[in-house]
This record gives sequence, C-alpha cells and structure tokens, in this order.
Amino acid sequence: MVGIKDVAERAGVSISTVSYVFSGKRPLKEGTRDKVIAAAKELQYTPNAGAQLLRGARRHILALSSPIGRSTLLSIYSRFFFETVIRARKYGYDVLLLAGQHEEKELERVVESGLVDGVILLEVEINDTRAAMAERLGCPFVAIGYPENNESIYSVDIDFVQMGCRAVDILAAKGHREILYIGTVESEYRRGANFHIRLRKALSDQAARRGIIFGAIAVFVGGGSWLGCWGSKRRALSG
DNA sequence: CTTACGAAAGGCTGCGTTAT
DNA sequence: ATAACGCAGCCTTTCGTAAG
Repeated sequence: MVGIKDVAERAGVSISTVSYVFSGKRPLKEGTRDKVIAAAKELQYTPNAGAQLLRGARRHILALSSPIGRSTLLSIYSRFFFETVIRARKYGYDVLLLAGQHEEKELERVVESGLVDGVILLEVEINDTRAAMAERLGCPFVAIGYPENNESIYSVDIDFVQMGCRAVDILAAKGHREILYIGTVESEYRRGANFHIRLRKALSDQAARRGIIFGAIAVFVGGGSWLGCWGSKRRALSG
C-alpha cells in the first residue's frame, strides 16, 4: 500500500510537506506542490482513512438515520437516500445508512465511536428520541421534519401548516362546506409521524377557522381499498 | 518573511516479556 | 501453560523551529 512516506520519498520532500500540500493549511512553493502532486498521482496515493481518523481529522462520513418499518414507502425513501448520497458526494462526503430496528442504539454507537461527522434524521417523529440525543452526543444533527422535543437542532421540511391552510382555502373558495381528508395509516398517527400529524392538524384548524366541517380517515397506503372506505366514511360523516 | 523539516501525538493491534 | 502487562508500530496531522 502506498503511503505518505512513499510520496515524500518520490517527491524528495518530508512527510509533513506532503501533508501540507493536501491539507493546504500552510503555504508552500508552487514547484514543491507540483512535485508532490505529480508523485502522488504517479504512485496512485490515497490517504489512509484509518490513520487520518487516528489523528482526529474529519471522517467525511455522514450518518443517514431512517428507521425502516412496515409502513415505510421504500419507493419514496429511496429517493431521499439517493439524493442525500449525491449531494453529500458534492462536498466530498460519503453516507452511512442506519436503517435498523434499534435506531437509538445504532446512532449512539456510530456517533460515539467517532465514525461520522454529522447525522441526518429521516422519519422524524413529533417526540423524536433521536433528536433528544443530539446535544448529549455533541455531533451536528439535521432533522428532515420538526421534532417538537428539541427545537434547537437544525430542521428542514416542507411547510405542511401552510400547505394545509392553502388546501382548505382553495376548497372554501370553490364553495365547499364539508371536507374529507384521506390520510395515511392510523398507526402512523399513533407513533407520532411528524408531517402527517402537522398536516392533518393544519387542515382541521383552518377548517374550524372557516366554519367548515372537517373529517379525516386513515387508509392503508397502497392497499387499494380506500375508495370503498371513503364511501362508507363519507356517509357516516354526512350523517 | 517564506519555506520546509523534525518530532510528538492520536487509539488500536499484536508481539514479546514477565508474573502467576 | 496461561494471564497480564508493556511497548513498538501503524500512518497522518500539526506545532515549533531552523534555514535561506
């Protein structure tokens, strides 16, 4: 395996000079830099990640925490995964996917062992146990969704409250006085699924503000029977 | 002042030595 | 024979310093 020592030898400089060429943390003469880069190219040198880690350098790995359950729509989530990987690569980062059943323990192990520089949380719940761990673990966290139990971490999401309000406004403007919202499976609400709850609440609140009758039903996503369900519930609603 | 070098440090592994 | 311990080596980064 080619190491920094081999590059230094080939370029006729010291090991530290090679290190500074790649980190750019100290000024070096252009000729020296060129010699080192040429030697590294010639020897196909890749810095040893283990040694960099040992010295406390950045790992350039991000953890993507996404607990995959029975109701997880993999076709949608795989897009999140790919887009995260593609964007991370733009900044020179790789992505480690944590998708196990014991999410908190996995996250703790990965962060505490110093394997990653930061964590991205998917499938964020209203009271998210992973978000609650963020401060204790002392590692940057970004949540896709707004965990209400830790508002100090960075959060990114669609504005579902605005979306719900706008949807009700549009229907109201068309003269509708009864609205039925077909949501996700009931278990998603029970577990505290972040955006489902926020969207349903926003719809319900805005309907109440406008004096519109609001009803909501849960369906099995992709189950195929929601139309029949909708029909019976609608009758019940009207009654 | 600029440039480059030497040495220490970091955590883990495996080998060699000593103690039981 | 086995257990426990100490130490060197792994590779890279970075601080302090010397040379020009």
